[in-house]
Amino acid sequence: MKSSSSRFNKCLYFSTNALARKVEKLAVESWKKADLPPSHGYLLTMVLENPGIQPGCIAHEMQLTPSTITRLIEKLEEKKLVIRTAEGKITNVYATPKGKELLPKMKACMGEFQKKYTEILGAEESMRMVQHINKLTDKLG
Amino acid sequence: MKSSSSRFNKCLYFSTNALARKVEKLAVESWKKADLPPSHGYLLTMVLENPGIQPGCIAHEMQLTPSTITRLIEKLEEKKLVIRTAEGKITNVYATPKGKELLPKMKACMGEFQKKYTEILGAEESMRMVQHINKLTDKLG
DNA sequence: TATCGACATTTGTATATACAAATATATTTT
DNA sequence: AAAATATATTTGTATATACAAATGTCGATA
Repeated sequence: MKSSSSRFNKCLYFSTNALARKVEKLAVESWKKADLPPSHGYLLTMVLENPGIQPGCIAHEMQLTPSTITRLIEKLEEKKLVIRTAEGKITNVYATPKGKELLPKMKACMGEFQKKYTEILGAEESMRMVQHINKLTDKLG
Repeated sequence: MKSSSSRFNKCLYFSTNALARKVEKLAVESWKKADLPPSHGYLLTMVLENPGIQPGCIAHEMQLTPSTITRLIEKLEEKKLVIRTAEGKITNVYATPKGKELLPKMKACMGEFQKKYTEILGAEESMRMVQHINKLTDKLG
């Protein structure tokens, strides 16, 4: 009956990937109302709360590589939600007015996502799990 | 000090993705000796143990979508490690001799991967975690 | 038997992400 | 100041993966 009942379900590789995909799916759904994929939404939120933030800093905060951040920013720039200004070797990222307008909707998406997984997993359980997962991630650091 | 200490580290989206990426990295490293990415390796192993297995069945076992399986098989076919035979609507996948030769190396990679994460996380801890993660994944199903 | 629907697979296109190399600038060393 | 090194970002290319639509086939039913 369990969906994870495959011959691989004892392997951390499959377990973690399967969980991440499910969570990603839930997040994508929750972010539909802002018409943004989750990673774009979180990045834009961060830029809104830290005007002029640099890609390297975003990379650090989001635990992604700088190249990934460049790619995400490109997409947001195409949609006119952020702009980049380059001075020397550093780049600053700012939200456009159009990007700023999106903030309430994005907050709602974040809230909805959290609400959804809290409902499914339970508040206690999901918090504990997040902490536990973070601990593992750190150990693998 | 903790790498997960970003303003997002309480969010399941970031936690699960960060963990999955770390684990993926470890797996990729472990699979270097077979010169295969982990997903290719696990698929080939599965084909070796189930000659003629169909893509749909592989998708189910690996908890991936059929289209993803098609893509993986294509790559393995390019490397002459598997072949597909189509009869009517069903497709059978078989390992080539070259693919068969790889089995011992792949077993070693799987073992190495497991050993690595067991060393880092502890045997008890990692088993418990895998089970716990599977439970969450099922709930999100 | 002609059609319609169910099933299996593939294709087009998209997101998410990384590594290594390239680029460009800033800082330190000699 | 010239050269070497360090820092920040971007680009080229690759893996991992999905959804929706297309394709092709099998079976049931009108």
